[in-house]
Amino acid sequence: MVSIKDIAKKAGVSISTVSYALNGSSKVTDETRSKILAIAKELNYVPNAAARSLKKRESRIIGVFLTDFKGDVYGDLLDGMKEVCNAQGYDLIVCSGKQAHRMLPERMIDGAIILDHAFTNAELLKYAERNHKIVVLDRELEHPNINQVLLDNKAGATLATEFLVEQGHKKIYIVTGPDDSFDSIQRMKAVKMVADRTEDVEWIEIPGDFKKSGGERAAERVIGEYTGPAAVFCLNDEMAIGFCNRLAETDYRIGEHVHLIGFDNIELTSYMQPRLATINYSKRKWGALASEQLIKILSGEEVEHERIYVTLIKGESVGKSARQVNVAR
Amino acid sequence: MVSIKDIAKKAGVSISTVSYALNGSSKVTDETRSKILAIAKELNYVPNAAARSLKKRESRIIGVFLTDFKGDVYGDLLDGMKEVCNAQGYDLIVCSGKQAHRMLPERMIDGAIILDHAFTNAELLKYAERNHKIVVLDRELEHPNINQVLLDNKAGATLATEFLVEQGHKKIYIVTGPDDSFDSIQRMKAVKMVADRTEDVEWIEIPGDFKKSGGERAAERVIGEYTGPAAVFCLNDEMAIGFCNRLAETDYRIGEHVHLIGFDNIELTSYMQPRLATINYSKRKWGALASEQLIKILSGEEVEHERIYVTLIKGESVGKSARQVNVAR
DNA sequence: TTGTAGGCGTTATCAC
DNA sequence: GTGATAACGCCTACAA
Repeated sequence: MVSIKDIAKKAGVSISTVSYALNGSSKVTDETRSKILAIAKELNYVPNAAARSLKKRESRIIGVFLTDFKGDVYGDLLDGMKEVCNAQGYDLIVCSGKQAHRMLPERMIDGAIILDHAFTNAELLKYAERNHKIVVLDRELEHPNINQVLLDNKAGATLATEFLVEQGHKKIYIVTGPDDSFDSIQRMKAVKMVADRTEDVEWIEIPGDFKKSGGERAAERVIGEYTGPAAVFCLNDEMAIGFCNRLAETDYRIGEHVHLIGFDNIELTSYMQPRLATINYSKRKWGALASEQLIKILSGEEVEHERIYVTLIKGESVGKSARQVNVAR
Repeated sequence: MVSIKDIAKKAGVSISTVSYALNGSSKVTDETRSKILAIAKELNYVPNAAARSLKKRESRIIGVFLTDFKGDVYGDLLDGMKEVCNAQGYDLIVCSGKQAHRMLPERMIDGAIILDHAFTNAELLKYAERNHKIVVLDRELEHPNINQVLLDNKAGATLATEFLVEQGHKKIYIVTGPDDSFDSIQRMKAVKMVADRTEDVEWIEIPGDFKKSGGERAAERVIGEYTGPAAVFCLNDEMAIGFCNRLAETDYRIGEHVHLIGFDNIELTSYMQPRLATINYSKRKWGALASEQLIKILSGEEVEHERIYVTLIKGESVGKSARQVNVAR
C-alpha cells in the first residue's frame, strides 16, 4: 500500500507537506503542490479510509438499516437518501441483519437511518445515549440524538377509510400488517376512530403480514364468506396485489363485487387493471428528508421531527356501493 | 469514546493485557480476563472499527455495487449474499452510485461484488491490478484478482426462443435491453443463433430498456402492426409485465393473440394471470455463490469462474400457435 | 513555506 | 502471564 510517506520520500519533502498539499492547504507552494500531486498520481496513491476515520473521528458514511432487501417501497426511498447524502459529501450504505448493527457503535458510520424492527427501542436509545446520531422512520422515539421522520399514517388510513364509507360501503374488511409494525398499528388506530363515529357499517379485521401471501389469504376469506358487495382496505399495497391476484382466479371482479384500496402507492399499482385506489406519498422525499435531518444533527444543528404527508389516489378498484347506486336511481 | 486505555487504567493493568483478554488469548489468567471483561462491559466499551482496520489491514466488510436500488431481481440475490457473508464473519453493505466506488481503493471494504455498469472494465482492472479482490456478475473480465459468476444467459435465451419455435409460432418479436447491457447482448446472441438455424419464422427486434416502460412501448408497437397471432420474447420479466399491462387495456389476450415469454422469473410473475412463461434461476444461489467466491479469493484460495444454470418455466402465457393447431386437426 | 512530533485506538513483538 | 513499545496511515499544532 502506498502512503503519504512514500510520496514524501520520492518528493524529498516531509509527510506533513504532502498532507497539506493533498488537502489543498494554502500553506504550500504551488510548485511543491503540483510536484506532490504528480507523484501521488504516478504512485497511484489513494488515501486510507481507516486511517482518516481514526484521526478525524468521522467516516463521512451514513448507514440505512432495512429489515430485508425485498420490498417494493425501498427503491425511490433509497434513491432519495443517496441523492442528499452524496450532495453533502456523504456516502450511503445499505445494511440489513442483526450482525450489521455493530457498524454504528463501532463508528464505521457517522449516523444511522432506521427502518427495521430488528432494532429495539432500547438498543437505539442506548446508542443515542452514547452520542450516536439516529433518524427513525418506523417508530416514535424521543431523544436529543434521535430525530423522527414519520409517515402520516393516521391521515392516510383516515382518508382511505372515509373514502370507502363515502362510497356507501356497508361491509368493510381491514387487512392488517404484522402485530409489531408501527405502520400497521397507527393505520389501524385511525381506522378504528373512523369506525367509532360511523354507523351502519360492519367492520371486520383480518390479520395480515404486509406481504402478498397475506393478501391472498385475506382474499380467500372474503370469497369464502361472500354474501354481497364488500369493501377491503389492505393496510399496504403489497397485500392488495396478493388480494387481486387471488381474486383474479375467481369470477369476482375488483371494483364491482369487491372494492379494494391499498396504502403506499408502489410503482406496480399504476399498472394494475383496474387501477388500485391507494394512499400516496413521495418515497423519494421521505428518504431525502431523512438524510437531510441526519446530516443536520451530525453538523450539530437542532432539528424538529418531520412528517411526510399523504394523499388519496382514487382508482377504479373502488366503486360506489351497488346499494347506494340503487338508492340514487 | 472509551478505549482499551481507559479499561487498562481502571483495571490497573496494561493495554496489551486488555487487548489479549478482549481477543480471547490464552496467555491471560481467567481471573484477570473476567475482571477486564467486567470493566469493559461496565464502561460500555466498543472496539473502534477504524483503528482495527488500520492495524489489521482488513475491515471484514464486503461491498456489493448495484446500478440502482430499484429492480425486483435484487431481493433474493442480496439475501443470498448476506447469508454467506455473515456465516463467514463478514458484513455486507450495499452501495450504489459513482461516489461510492472509492470504498474499494480506500480499503473501507475488503472486496467488491459488481452488478453495475457504472464500473468500467478499465476501472475494475485497475483495482484488480492494485490487488483488490472483485467478483463480477455482469461481464466477462479476466484477471487473477477477478472472479466471474455469470448467469447462463445463452442457455436461457436459447430455451426461451426454442420454446416459442416449438410451439409453432412464425412471427416472433424480441424486446431487447439497453445496448450496453451484458445480459441483453448475450441473450440476443443466443436468439440470433436459434434464428439462423430456423426457417419460416419472421424475427423482429424491438429495442427495449429492461424496464416496464419498455415493455409498454413494445406492446403498442405489436398492437399497432397486429395481423394475426404473434409471439414475443421480452429479454427480462420486468418488460414482460409492462407488456402485459399495456395489452390488458386492449381486447388482445396473452396466450391467445399474443404469446409472451420473459426472463428472470421474478416473484411477481407467479402471480400473473395467465402465468408468465419465463426463464428461471436461483437468485439466492447466485448471490450466495458470488459471496463464497469472493471470500475464497480473500483467503488466498484459487477459484474457477462459476456459472448459474437456468431452466424454462412454461406458463400459460405461451400457447400453441393457432396455425399449428389447425395443422394438427 | 516546510519540518518535527505527537496522537487517534488497536494489535503484535518483544522483553521481563 | 504481563507490560513496554512500536507500528498501522493520517492529521495538525507548533517550531523552525
